[in-house]
Amino acid sequence: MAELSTAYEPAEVEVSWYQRWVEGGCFHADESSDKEAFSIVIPPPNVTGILHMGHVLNNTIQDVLCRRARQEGKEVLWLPGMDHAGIATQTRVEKMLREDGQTKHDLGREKFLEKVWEWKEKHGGIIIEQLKRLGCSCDWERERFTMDEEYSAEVTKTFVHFFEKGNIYRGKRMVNWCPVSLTALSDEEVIMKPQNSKLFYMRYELVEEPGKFLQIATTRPETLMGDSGVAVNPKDPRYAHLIGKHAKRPFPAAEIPIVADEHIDIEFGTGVLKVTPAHDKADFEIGVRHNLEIIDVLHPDGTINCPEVPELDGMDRFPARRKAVEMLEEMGLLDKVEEHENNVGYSERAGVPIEPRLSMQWFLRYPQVERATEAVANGEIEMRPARWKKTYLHWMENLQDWCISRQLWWGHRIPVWYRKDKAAELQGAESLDRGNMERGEIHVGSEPPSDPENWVQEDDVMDTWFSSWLWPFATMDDTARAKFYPTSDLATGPDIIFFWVARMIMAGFEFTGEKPFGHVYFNSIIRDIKGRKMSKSLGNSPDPLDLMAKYGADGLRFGLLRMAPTGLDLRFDEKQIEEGRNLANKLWNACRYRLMVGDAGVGGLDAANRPENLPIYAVDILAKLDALAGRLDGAYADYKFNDIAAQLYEFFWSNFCDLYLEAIKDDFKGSEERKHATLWTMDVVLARLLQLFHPFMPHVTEELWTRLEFGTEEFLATTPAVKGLVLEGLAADGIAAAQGQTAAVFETASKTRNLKAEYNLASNKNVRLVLKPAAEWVAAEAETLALLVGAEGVSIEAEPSMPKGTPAAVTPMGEIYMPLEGLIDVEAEKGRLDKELEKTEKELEKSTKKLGNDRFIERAKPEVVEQERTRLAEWEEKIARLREMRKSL
RNA sequence: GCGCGGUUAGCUCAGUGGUAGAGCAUCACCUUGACACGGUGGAGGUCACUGGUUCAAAUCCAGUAUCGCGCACCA
Repeated sequence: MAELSTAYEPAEVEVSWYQRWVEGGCFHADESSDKEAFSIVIPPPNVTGILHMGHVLNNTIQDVLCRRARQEGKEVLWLPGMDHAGIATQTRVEKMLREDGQTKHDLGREKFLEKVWEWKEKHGGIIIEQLKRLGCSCDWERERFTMDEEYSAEVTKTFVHFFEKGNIYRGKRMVNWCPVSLTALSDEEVIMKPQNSKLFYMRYELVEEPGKFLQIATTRPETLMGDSGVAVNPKDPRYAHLIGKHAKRPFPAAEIPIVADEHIDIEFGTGVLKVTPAHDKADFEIGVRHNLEIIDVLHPDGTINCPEVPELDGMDRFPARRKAVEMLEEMGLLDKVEEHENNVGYSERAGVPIEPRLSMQWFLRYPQVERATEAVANGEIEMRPARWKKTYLHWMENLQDWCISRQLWWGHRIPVWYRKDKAAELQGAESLDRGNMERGEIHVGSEPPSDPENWVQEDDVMDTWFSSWLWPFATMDDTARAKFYPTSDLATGPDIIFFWVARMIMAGFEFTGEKPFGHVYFNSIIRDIKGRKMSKSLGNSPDPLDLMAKYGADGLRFGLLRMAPTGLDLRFDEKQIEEGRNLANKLWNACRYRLMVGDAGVGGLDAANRPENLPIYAVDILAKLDALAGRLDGAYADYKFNDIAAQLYEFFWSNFCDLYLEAIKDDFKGSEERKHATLWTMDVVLARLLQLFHPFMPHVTEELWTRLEFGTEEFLATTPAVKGLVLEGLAADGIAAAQGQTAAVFETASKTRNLKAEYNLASNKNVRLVLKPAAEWVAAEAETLALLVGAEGVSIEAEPSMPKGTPAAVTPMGEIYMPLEGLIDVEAEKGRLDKELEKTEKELEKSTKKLGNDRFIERAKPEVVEQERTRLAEWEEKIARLREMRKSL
């Protein structure tokens, strides 16, 4: 018999099993298999990323699904990989260069990209190793990267495809500009944040009415050099007379027209807007409507570009704001300043306010919008929790063209070449589309032009999401696709429903004619205990590796899933993880106990050799196990991971450990037959339980599976789940009777322990008990009862004669008396019985009232009425006995 | 402004019409031959509020309050 240590130490066990699984090929997906396919593609983490709690939750869910599918005999592909993360990676490498006093321009594009690849090989993909530590059962032979050669070819092809179809065009538009990353961003990459700003009320003098002023409120005085007009609402009587006249812009001094535009909110500020078409989306549109000049007063990096105002020229936009205010004040044009909360768009990556900026960008008109909308609307693609469907549909109805170009070097370069002789003209052209290609002015193709010396390639690269939206199929070759596409499930966070999920659906239909996945499961967003989002800057994000070191990967996985509500935010508390570790330890010790009481291998997954005579406790636990398996099937079908975890926990901890294991401890002193039946039962329950726990806690279950010799040579990870009930063929009324008796014994034990506690007897103090049996069968279970409550023995007496004041209780097995020498306290016992009586009478009153209501008898379901009658009878019986006991005092 | 979600024990959360639950925390007792990462027994809830439907409401409906999220947006 192998000795097991008293406490489970996960660290070594986990790492070593992971290695054995990989070496054993447990996670390898075989496309030539006849088995039904199950596939998931990982939401590719950033190559710069490190594992955080969100990853842990998301990937544990995927691992559970994959491991469960393997147990169900499916051919499972979990395809892993990483995303090249354009902005994040380029920023990282640029920072490294800066530390050496260099910029990317010193190196040039090609050399810089070499550096990025170098960085990637050396430092990239830490997260992959971390996923392995977590136990993720990915097929690592198929790891993909969005910048791989084959993958990149797919991305380029996609661009060419859409350009030729006319979905892609280039144009000068207002886009979200990140002054730190120096690139355009898509609308989805901008996060609106409420800001405590200031609203400055300033005065512009009227040209036509010298000495009279127009008061204007603004939050951005630093852009007033770009004002090319002043706008009021045409319905605003205060300003009607000014429309068509002019105002004096303070610096650089200019006369700008006053126009009327419906967009102006009469209520806001003074009802007058300074129009800065180059630096605000709404202003741009007003400018277009009224033919106002577009004056760009910002450099791409957010510094002021206005040589005419040297005080401000070259300053950063925020100091410039303060300076501009000072200047206005000095000129006597600032009336007042108000505190004002407004929403400011921030760059998701760089964390700074974006600037609306007019620039030349590439756009995509989304394809397959109708098909992609319909597929989710009609349930062809199912989203869970279902409410995300609405969010998705709402977004699909309001699609704006996707700005797919980024002014970066790291990424898939746009496969467009301009004719050298016309390059300058073409690059500056207001719009560019397939017409230019047809006229031979540009070359758009997967391959460069055959005479490259005559062409100049477009500098921009594509948005990283423009590569990840192909992920479900671009990661697979034709054979893999034939077997594993469409993928079965997608598990991801709701925060990327637009970035990724919606776009994948559109791309899937466009390129494969099929949906990319059948179900989308949106996991919770993890917050800290105060409900704040986890972030590096707040320092409220625990390092999952630390947690795994402390509690084991299994503990982390289980603890997180047990408390992860389906689709609500999850407030993370390390206590939950501790609970996971405790569970692993409890599993370990239950198995340790099994090995202490008998040699391994008496029973296992196969329940065919079931002993003839099973003790009632065996019947009870096996019946509960059979029921559990059925309930878990249902919970898996609904993706209720927290429910699955809670049910496993409850069955194992409460039913198996607290009740069953405590009730069978004397079996090993008894007959060989009884001993064998109990060892067999323990093995059957443990084998099945380890299998059921395995998707959640793969390492400890695999270790125990081996220790208990359940698998001869095979891994638990690849052992198919058993189907069928352990108690198959056993008479239902026999099972029910055994369960009834077992429940009665446990309840009696609980009542009796309570009696002991009320008399301040230590739980390990053996007392003497007398039982007046309520049924014939109870005599046979008296010894077990004694074991459970800590008693020297339980004597069965039909008419016990007890000294007055002997502590007693009414239980399902009968009346229990606890004779205590020299400790009789009649008053105490009276008080105790009175309390019990009072409680029971309250219950009786409730039942009586219910059953006295004719409408209840008439309208309630018959079984409910019947149940209530049974209850009433039970209360009455109990009260009668309690009263009798009370009287005898 | 539009949409979605939450409000149940001190905390984190289960609970879709029929006797209010779990874990943690707390109190008391217990190192009993699996486990103190443990055991036993307690205490702790007018299920946010108001009204309605129903024999019966934490659960269904309407409204209110409050917290949060998403979209749009205020210069």
